[in-house]
Amino acid sequence: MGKKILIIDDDLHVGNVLEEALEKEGYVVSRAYSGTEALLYLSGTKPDLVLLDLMLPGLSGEEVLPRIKGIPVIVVSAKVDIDNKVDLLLGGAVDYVTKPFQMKELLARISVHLRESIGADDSGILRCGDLVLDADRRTVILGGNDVRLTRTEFAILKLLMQNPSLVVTKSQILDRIAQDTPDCTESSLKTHISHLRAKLRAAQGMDYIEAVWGIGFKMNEKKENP
Amino acid sequence: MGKKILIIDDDLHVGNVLEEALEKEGYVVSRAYSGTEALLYLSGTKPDLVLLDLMLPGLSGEEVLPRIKGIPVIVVSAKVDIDNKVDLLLGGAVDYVTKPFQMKELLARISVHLRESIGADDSGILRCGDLVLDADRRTVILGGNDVRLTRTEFAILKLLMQNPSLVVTKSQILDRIAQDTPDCTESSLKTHISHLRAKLRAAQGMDYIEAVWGIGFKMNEKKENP
DNA sequence: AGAGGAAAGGAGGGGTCCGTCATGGGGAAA
DNA sequence: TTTCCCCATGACGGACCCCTCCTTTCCTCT
Repeated sequence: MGKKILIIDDDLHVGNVLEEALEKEGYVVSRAYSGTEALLYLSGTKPDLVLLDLMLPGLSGEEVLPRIKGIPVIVVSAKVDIDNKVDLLLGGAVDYVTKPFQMKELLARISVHLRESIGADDSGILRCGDLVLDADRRTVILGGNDVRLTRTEFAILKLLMQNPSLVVTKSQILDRIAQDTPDCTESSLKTHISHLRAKLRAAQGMDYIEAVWGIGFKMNEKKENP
Repeated sequence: MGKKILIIDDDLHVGNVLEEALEKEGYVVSRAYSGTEALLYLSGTKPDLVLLDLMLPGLSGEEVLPRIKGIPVIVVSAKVDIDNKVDLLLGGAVDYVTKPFQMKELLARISVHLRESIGADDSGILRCGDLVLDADRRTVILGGNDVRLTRTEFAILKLLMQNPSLVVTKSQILDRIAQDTPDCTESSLKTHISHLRAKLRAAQGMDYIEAVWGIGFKMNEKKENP
């Protein structure tokens, strides 16, 4: 599924043009027309990227910006006198584009920052208790024994371990492993999780993967017992 | 000093009732009796919040609304057929109340939006006494023990904790959690609140959620006892 | 004080989601 | 071609969650 992008702009015309162009590129677009509405939306949903206009009713873009955490924000502004560019970047923006802008350029910047937010560190070793995953060697070791995983199982486990003790939604998992296995549906995901758990359980009794009802899954690093 | 509120309403009676109630709450109230007068006033003074009637002589409320920038506007209208609610919110209103309205509810909404315009920083972690909610990890910890909540319960608690010691109306809660549980009604909300309270009480004796008669609920952070 | 309305809490039904197994298809290696 | 591995699908039992209904308790206003 496409990446989710939130457009925060009170200008209907500009917003519509953006939305149309982005959806044409396969993105899933949401809209917010004021700073408060945006914060309300973000409190419930995490898009993959935010396009933020500075001229907003209510909370201004500058005020909204520092409250957006963990999501790349591209500022889209008509203000020509951007000598506060530094302030924007310090405030959390990853990039900025001035109106009027070339749609191609904006799309390019979007794809750059989306890739960043996904990949970031695509190498290295991930740990979670006794569980060690080596992304480069594509191996998983659990308490001395190494565990043999299929490609899909490995991708799922890696995604979970990249966000330790953080909930990963089912759609996020499906998005991520879509590169390897495009046809994976929500129901078949259950099977993969089941296999993955079985293999980890065979190497050690503990259950690392925890289900969050109606949301998704998360890694559980702490041992539970009296 | 009290926050400044501008009432834009040509109806003397309604305006007087509003003014009296607001001043009783400690707000500083100004009045405007037409759209043009309001814009004139706003060009010189910036109140913290605006109450706007839609039925105005001269410039209508809908016309005035988009010209008010940077100040939260609550629309107070007698129009029952608000299918243009969306238009209002798009036009810059942060909220709306239909006449006849409960003064309590209006006051609650006013305090919410005033608070919003000041700020309440939004990191993923919310605290209220010993109660800690992590929106990212989707966990709730109360005095060391972590509390296991359902999706709906979590959404409700999160919304309440985002507005600490402020009243959240039932309809606000329903609007907010509609994404997760669309069928939730006002009566079933009571059950969720009940379950939520039971779980919090099991982890610690204190009751964090307080009912506000006829309006909604609020978080209570101070311990009450002799 | 009494009536009406609102909130609290418990019980139960029904629907949704999860975990697991069995089955079949498809691709790669032997 | 045969074999093996991997993945998707469907079914099913069980767990979980949400809503409705009901009764009791509490608040507010007359």
